[in-house]
Amino acid sequence: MLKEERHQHILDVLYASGKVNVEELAYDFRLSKDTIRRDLNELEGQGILKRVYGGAIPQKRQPLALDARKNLEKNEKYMVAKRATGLVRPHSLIAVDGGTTNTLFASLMPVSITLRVVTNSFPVAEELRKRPNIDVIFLGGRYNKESQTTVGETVYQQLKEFYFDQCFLGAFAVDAQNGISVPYPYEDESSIKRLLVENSSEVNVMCSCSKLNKISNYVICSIDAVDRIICEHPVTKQLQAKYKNKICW
Amino acid sequence: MLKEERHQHILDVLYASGKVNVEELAYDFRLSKDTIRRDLNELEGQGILKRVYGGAIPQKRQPLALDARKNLEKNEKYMVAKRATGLVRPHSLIAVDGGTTNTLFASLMPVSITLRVVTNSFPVAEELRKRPNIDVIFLGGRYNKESQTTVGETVYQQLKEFYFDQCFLGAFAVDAQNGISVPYPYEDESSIKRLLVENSSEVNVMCSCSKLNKISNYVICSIDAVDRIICEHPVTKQLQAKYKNKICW
DNA sequence: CATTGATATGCAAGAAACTGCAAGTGTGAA
DNA sequence: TTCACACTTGCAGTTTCTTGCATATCAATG
Repeated sequence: MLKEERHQHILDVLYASGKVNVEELAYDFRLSKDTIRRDLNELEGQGILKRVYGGAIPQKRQPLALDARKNLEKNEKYMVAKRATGLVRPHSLIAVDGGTTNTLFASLMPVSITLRVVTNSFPVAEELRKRPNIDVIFLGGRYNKESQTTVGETVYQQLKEFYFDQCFLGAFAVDAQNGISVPYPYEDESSIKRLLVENSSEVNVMCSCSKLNKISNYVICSIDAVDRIICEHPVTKQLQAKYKNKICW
Repeated sequence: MLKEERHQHILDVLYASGKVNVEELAYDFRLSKDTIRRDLNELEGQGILKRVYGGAIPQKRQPLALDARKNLEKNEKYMVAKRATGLVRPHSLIAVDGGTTNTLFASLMPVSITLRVVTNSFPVAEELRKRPNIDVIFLGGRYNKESQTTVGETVYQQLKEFYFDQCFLGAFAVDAQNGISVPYPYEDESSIKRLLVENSSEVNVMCSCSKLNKISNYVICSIDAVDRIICEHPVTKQLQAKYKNKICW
């Protein structure tokens, strides 16, 4: 294993969990703690992380992502986002829209992955800026300061020019009969989501279980149009059947 | 087997697995490790990959030079940006491009002012998010992580649809004869700046005095096309005359 | 056909990088 | 304060790299 591979893996762990620990890394790699310490010091020298007694933490605070991580593994959004990153196929063109889960999703993306990502979310773009091998294409339009996304006709026009290998949608409400829907103040996002679903070869919806069996005002698409519904934990057989076996975790 | 075939195969392995290893390649090709090393060094020379101890990894694009520039001439930039905000006419449609001075300009904008701002700069958008009466229109395109702006054809197309009351440009080099110009790695920004100048009723260039009488690689426009050159302090009458009385402070 | 020069490859010796160990120092929690 | 653990530093063993040189291959040329 190359030293650089190790460094990347260390960064993956760091981004995923918000910290790394010398002892654990040494065990993972079956190397001496000295070597791990040297690695961490080197990465610190590059300004990528901050060394602390016993391990290291990310260099810059990632406020939003950090808040969600605070409750560690039991945070639904964290779990969903983390699982979703595992479904991303390297070298593909993917679309990511706005929302806190999506921002988390971006922040948990492995450092080493090569991808092209199209997004209209400022926080997503900001997170992906740190990934050297991810090309980001940002969709322009009116800046919706509330959702920190761009919206409107311009976004729509630009989006039409893509066909995605995968798209990852944040969800507000998912229902077996009525499909995916979003609530009132998000009509702008709804048309974007609709187009994303249409223009993607594979549609993934990130959705903590609490959002299942919910209906909102603006319907995006039916469950048939969706390939995967990513939840944070296993669901009952009945529920799974109701959602046509599309729920995964 | 030709050397080029081997190189191609090395690159295939590199992209497929994210790394290559001298030992393994030597075994695959039944060649000495020296030859593989020479191959890798050659490919590195072409900028295709990055050589590391024991093998090679994909060439990672270099991020974040912007942060380094931020602290250069901090006070001068502050003065220039501050003065520029005083020239903004409320209720107008203005364009702001990328750069550290422009970010400062955005952050110094009065909270109460009513405006519509078009920009391709992420930091500018982020600053203006805090101004409730400023509508921001963000130009989409490829995310240039270096300059933290969007660039490319898409930006250009969107920009064509506007005509601005004012535009505020960051400057790298301003010269009486040769006009405004930007240095090498900013060719992407240059075409955007050029269009901004064309499509604005009033062109303001923010420019600390140290950038006067400088010439860079990509010329944007002549001094005639500019309405104001905003500097941090008064200049001599000769200099003022040379720049057609366009310098203000 | 023999010669020549450019390119590619392998080998060997010394240099440099990586890693683990040990001894001494520093840190933080009880 | 004490104590266990983390850290730093220096060193040695191993692996990889660089460099110079010898050999092989091949195409062009006389």
